[in-house]
Amino acid sequence: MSRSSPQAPDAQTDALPRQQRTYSIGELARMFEVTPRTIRFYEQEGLLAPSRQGQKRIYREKDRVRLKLTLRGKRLGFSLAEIREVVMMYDAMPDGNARQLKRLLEILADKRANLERQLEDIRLMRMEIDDVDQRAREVLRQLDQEA
Amino acid sequence: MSRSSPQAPDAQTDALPRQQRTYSIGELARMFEVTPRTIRFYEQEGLLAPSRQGQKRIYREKDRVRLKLTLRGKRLGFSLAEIREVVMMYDAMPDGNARQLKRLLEILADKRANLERQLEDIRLMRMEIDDVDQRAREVLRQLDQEA
DNA sequence: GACGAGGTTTACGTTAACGTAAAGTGCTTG
DNA sequence: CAAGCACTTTACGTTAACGTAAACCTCGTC
Repeated sequence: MSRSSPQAPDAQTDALPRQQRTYSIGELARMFEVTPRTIRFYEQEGLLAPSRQGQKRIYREKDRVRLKLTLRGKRLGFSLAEIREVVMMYDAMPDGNARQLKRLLEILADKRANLERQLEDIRLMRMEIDDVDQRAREVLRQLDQEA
Repeated sequence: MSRSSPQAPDAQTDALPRQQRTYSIGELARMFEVTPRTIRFYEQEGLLAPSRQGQKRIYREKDRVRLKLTLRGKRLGFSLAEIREVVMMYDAMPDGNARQLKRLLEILADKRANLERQLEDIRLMRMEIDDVDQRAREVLRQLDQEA
């Protein structure tokens, strides 16, 4: 709806190279189908750190990516604390202290193991679902024939 | 420790065919590394329905399987409510009402879609982890060389 | 017969991850 | 300039999934 007038003199157009675009909290919220409250909460939990322009939060590409990663992590059942652990260490990497780096590698190995287990869980659950599905269809067919 | 005396006159031995074995709440808890409280909670939430012998809960093979499925679901980030939804409908299947069965098929399709998305999420997250891992190792190598 | 290892119920506490409501700021639009 | 958005902060509320504590039974055993 805000896109009604042609040649709007807005600062942002979709034509801008991604790296320079900025987003409002509402835009991000709609993009990812979460509420602004959720985004502010993630900031409070140290997962996002948007800059400000007066009072308003300004999100850049980097923030958008972080949010995306965070939500992906959530879908996989990770806690915000776990996600933060990786994200923050990733940021601390460049000036990396060796001990920190090794710790990061440990964490990553951990997450990877976790993912592998999830893959196996998915495989098994898929089989079970297929099985139940099969049975349900058969029962349905019988009901149809009786009728 | 309760396995100390040979030829214990217990009702249960590991030699029994699985289908006839029964388990105490403590046994199950240890098997799956959860607390008895968790198992009681799942019962209260309608996910388990052990029989009783006096006051004590007696778990059979079926209950064990259910617990296993429940915990697997949890690892994949499903809520107990979602898990119950499937488990209960599965039980209601035999005397299945056609509408219920169709509903079950819907739910199953839903879960399956969910799993597929998770697979994709895992794939992506794996790549990112590998990437971060790579970078971390490189930084470490540089640090080693400088020293 | 005291006691320790398991089990039981009841009930209140806790944590994570937001939801929701209230009250204020700042722009631009009829 | 009033009205309406989109944003802000503050703060209390809510839900899921258990944890924890107290107080009680019931065995086999020392």
